[in-house]
Amino acid sequence: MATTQPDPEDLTARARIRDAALLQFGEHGFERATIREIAKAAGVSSGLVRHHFGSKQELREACDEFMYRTVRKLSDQARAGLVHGAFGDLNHLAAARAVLLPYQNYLARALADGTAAALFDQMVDITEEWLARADEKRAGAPPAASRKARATVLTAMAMAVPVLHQHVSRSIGADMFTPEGDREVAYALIDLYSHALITPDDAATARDALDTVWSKQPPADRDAVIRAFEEQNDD
Amino acid sequence: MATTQPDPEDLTARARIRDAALLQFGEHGFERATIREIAKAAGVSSGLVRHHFGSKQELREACDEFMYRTVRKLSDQARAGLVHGAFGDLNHLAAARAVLLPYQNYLARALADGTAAALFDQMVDITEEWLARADEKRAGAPPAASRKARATVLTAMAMAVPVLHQHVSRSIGADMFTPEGDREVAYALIDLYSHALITPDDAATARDALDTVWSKQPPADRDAVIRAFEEQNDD
DNA sequence: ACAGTCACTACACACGCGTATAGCGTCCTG
DNA sequence: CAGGACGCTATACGCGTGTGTAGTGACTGT
Repeated sequence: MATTQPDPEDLTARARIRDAALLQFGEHGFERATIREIAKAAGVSSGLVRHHFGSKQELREACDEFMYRTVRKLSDQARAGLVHGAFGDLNHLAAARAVLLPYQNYLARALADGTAAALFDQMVDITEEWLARADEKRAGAPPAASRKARATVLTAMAMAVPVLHQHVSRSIGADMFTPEGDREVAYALIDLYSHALITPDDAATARDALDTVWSKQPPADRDAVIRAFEEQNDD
Repeated sequence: MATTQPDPEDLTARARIRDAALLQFGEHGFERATIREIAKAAGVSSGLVRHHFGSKQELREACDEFMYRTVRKLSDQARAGLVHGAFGDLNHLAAARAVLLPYQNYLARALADGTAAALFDQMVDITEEWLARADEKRAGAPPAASRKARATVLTAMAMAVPVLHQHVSRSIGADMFTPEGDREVAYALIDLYSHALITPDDAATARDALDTVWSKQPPADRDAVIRAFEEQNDD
């Protein structure tokens, strides 16, 4: 059986610890994961973890930075081989996904609890570049929000599927890390990205409505809020 | 100064504990939040928390169920007052947002770590109904993915902004829970939802490319994967 | 040959945590 | 007026955890 990853035996102890931490943090979360268990998984003593990383928090930061470097390397690779197909090179995308797959859980948790800021910002930058090219071909009215804001929200949306992968898998009835589930999710994503969900008219209406809500606080909201609260105090 | 929420003094001790737990879990996460701190915030002894909820885990489950009931009530309200404007009633949406605002952090964390499954599934159901109506007006080729799958992915996307709110706020340079940040995010969302990001042709190309990837594992991927790994083992 | 550094281990400490238990006052019920 | 159920507190226990420290062997430069 061929290993797609370098033999863990070939890595330095420090790298093995980081790798084990990535996996343990990803599986159990930062708090529940223990230094002793990470050490055991890496085949070292718990003291060595402290020796190399100082503290659990610093170990986490090392993990974050490793992921940041990994994603950066991946995106540089993709950028270098760009101007290929319709939207980036699908081979690079597939490669990136394959590389990140074992760390998916860590990535999801890190993003969700607010660490890995540099990593997110980096993804926003990538998205913003992509959006700049998309805007050139864009027809109709100019965007109502800044490119940065749109890139940010779009990045968050793109991360939603990995971050909420447990729910996504359960809801579609297939593990999204198997080919079947993956296909279903990818097709759904392509469909959603290639169709506008609301019409430009609806969009204008929504913007107007929001402007009204923001300018004067409509009393209807308050009533609904209070009613909702009163009704739910039934325990 | 008017309180938008019912006076905490009016709630039963049990409700106050649950409320405090929701806030503490939301702010610090389930593991870091302590029963003692929750009890202090609720103005009771830590023993009472155990008396009412049995264990920390059961307290969490009670919180999840409370959020589930809250969202359900909110969606029932919205459903009852539906058939109004372009897409649901914006007043109800605003009210729901106002009600959920204090629990945003809890919701985000619960979703991210895979609990609150019932809550997510409920949201998928709501999205699926919405999608069914949208599909009626849909032009062009029929969807390539099941409605359930599209609703699932769309729900995940919709939750992305609240779940990753820390990153979103930082990236747009304004707290998304203040009017300024909220407006920027909402406008970005409306813009993204009202414009197709890729053309139907691109979509077809992407599907073909994915089918190729899935049918025969192209060696280019493996190479890229291994190259990426080799290059990043530099620490 | 020798001192020093470094990767690494074993062991112990202190502390915060969830949990358990005993007890107190109050209110309802027969 | 007993008596039990209930809401609630105070206090203690035990365990797992991150962290600290002392020590060992191997390799290195002088």
